[in-house]
Amino acid sequence: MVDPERSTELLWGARSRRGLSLERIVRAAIELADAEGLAAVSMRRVAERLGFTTMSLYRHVPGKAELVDLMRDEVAGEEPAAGADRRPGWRAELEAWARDGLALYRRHPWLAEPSGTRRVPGPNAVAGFERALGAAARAGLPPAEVVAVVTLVGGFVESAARQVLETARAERRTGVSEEEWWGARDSLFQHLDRYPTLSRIYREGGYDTPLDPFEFGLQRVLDGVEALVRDGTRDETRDETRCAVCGKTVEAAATGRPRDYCSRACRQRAYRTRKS
Amino acid sequence: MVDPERSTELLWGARSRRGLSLERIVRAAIELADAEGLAAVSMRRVAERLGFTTMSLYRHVPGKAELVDLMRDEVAGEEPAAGADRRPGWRAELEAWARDGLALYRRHPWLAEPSGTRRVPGPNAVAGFERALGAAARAGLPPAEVVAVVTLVGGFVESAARQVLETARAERRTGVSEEEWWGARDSLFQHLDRYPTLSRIYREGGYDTPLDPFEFGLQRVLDGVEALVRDGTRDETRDETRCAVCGKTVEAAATGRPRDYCSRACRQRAYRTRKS
DNA sequence: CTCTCACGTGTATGGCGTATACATCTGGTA
DNA sequence: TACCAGATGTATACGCCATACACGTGAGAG
Repeated sequence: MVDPERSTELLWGARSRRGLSLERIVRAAIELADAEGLAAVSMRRVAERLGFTTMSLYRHVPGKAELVDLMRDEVAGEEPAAGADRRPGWRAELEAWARDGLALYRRHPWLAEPSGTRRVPGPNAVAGFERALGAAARAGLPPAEVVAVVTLVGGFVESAARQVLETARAERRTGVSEEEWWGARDSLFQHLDRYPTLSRIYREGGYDTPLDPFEFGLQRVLDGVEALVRDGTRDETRDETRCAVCGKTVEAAATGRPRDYCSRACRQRAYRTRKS
Repeated sequence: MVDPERSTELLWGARSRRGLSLERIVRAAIELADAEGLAAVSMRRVAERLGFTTMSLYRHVPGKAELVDLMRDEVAGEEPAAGADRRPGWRAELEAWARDGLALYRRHPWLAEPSGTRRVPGPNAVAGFERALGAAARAGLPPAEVVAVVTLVGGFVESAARQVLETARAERRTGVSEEEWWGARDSLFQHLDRYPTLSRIYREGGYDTPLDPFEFGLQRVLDGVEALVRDGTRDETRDETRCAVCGKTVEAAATGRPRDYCSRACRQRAYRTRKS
C-alpha cells in the first residue's frame, strides 16, 4: 500500500516535466488541509476542487499516502520569516531553526495532525535537516552526537507544536479559553482529590499562568545540549569518555577499554543494535 | 462528533455497573490493536472478534473515538515492571517514569500510532501524571515549573517512543536493518551531495552507530531540568528572577518590577495568553 | 402475568480509497 | 494530410468504514 520507493521518486524527481498537474494537485490539497484540516483531504474533495473526477488524480499521484508526503515536503520548502533574529552561534541557530519549525506548524496546523502515512523525507525537509546539522555541528560535538542533537530538537519541536496547537484548537472550538474549559469539566475534577500532588499543585496556582510549553521546553533542551558541549570541551586529556548509547560522561575503566557504556542496560542496547 | 464530555463520563464513571460488556469490548479492541495495529481496529472487527454484530457495540460505547480513549487509559493502568531500579531523588524518579512510559509504548506500539481522536485523560493516565508531578515537585521548583517539566518529559517520551518504534517497525517489515534499508534508497542518496554538512557527517561515520534517541535525549532533557533546578537554588537573595514564559534567568530591572520577561517576544506571549 | 426497557440485530446511508475498462485528446511520423 | 500510439481524463463498481434508525426479544419488576 504505502510505497516509499514511489514516494521518493516523486519527491525528488524532476517535478514540472510537463509543467502542469502534479503541483496543482498538491497545492489544492494543501489549501484544503489549511482550511479544513487533514481529515478533509480526500481524493474526491481534492479532485472536485480542481474540477476533475476523482480518478483523474491517479494519473499523477499513485495514492493518497504519496500525496500527503508531497504536501508535507511542499510546505517544508516555504521560506522562514526573514525578519527573525539571525544571531550567530550554534545555540542561537538551533533556536532559530526550532522557532521556524513552530512557525511552520502554525501556518499549517495539519502538519501536527496524525496521519496514518509514514513520512518519507523530501528535498525540502532534508534541506531543513541540513541547516540544523550545520548549526549543531558548530558546537564541536562528534558526528553521532550532532545527529542525535538534531533528532532531539526536531522531535521536541513536533511534540511542542502538537501541544500548542491542541490547546489553541481547543480554545477556538468553543470560543472559551482552555482554563474555562477545564473549569467546566466538573465530572473530571470531582475525582481529583485522589491525586494529592496534582491537587496541591493546582491549589498552589501551578495552572493559573502556565509556562509556554514550547519556550520553556526549548530552553531546557538547549541547556541540556549545552551541558553536553561544555562537558566535552572541558578537558580533552582527562581519562574519561562518553557512553556510546546515551552520551553520559563515564570514567574510563582501569582496563582501558576503547569504548565504555554507562550501565549494563546501555551496553545491552548497543549490542542489540549492532546485531542486525 | 468527538464528545469529550461523554468520554470523561465513561472513563471516570463506575465501570462495571452491569459487570459485563464494556470491559470486554475494550479488551478485545486492545488485543486487536496489539496484534495488528490501530488501523485494524474497526467496529466491525472488534464486534466480530466478540461474536456480536457491529451495532451491538454502540449500546456500550458512543463511538470509535471514545473506544480509543478507553483503550489508551486501560493500558495506562498496567503496572510498571517491578524489577526496575527505584532509586530515590527527583531525577532518578523522573527517569524511571520516562522509562516505564517507553516500556508501555513497547508493549502497545499502537499508542504511538496516530489516531485522529483527541486524547481525553482518564484516571490511569492521570495517576501516571500524578507520579511524575510528585517526582518533579521534589526538585523544589515553583509549581508552574513543575507542571512544565512534566509536560516536557512526557512529550519527550512520546516523541522518542515514536522514533524508536518507527525504526523497529521498519526493521521488521522487510527483515532488513534500518541501515540497509536506507542504503537501498539510491534514488534518495543520489541527491545528497547537495547537502554538504549532511554528507560530511555521513562520511565521518555519524550514522554508523547511532546513539539511542531515547537514552540520549532523556539525559539531555534531564540535564536541562537539572540546570534549572541548580539555577533556582543557587542564590535566593539575589536580585534575579525567572522569565514567566520560558524560565530563563533574568536580572531584575532597575525599576523593580514584580515579574519580568526575558524578551519582548515572551512578554507579548504572556499578554496574549492572559487576554482570554 | 403482563409490562417495560436494556440489550442485541438487520438494514440502510453516505463517505472513503482505488481497480478496471473505456473514451478522448495530442503530437510525431508516414 | 492521415493515422496511430501513448498520455490523459471519465464512468462505473467494489469493498471497507462509522453510524443512524427501526425492529425484535427476553429477563426482571410490578
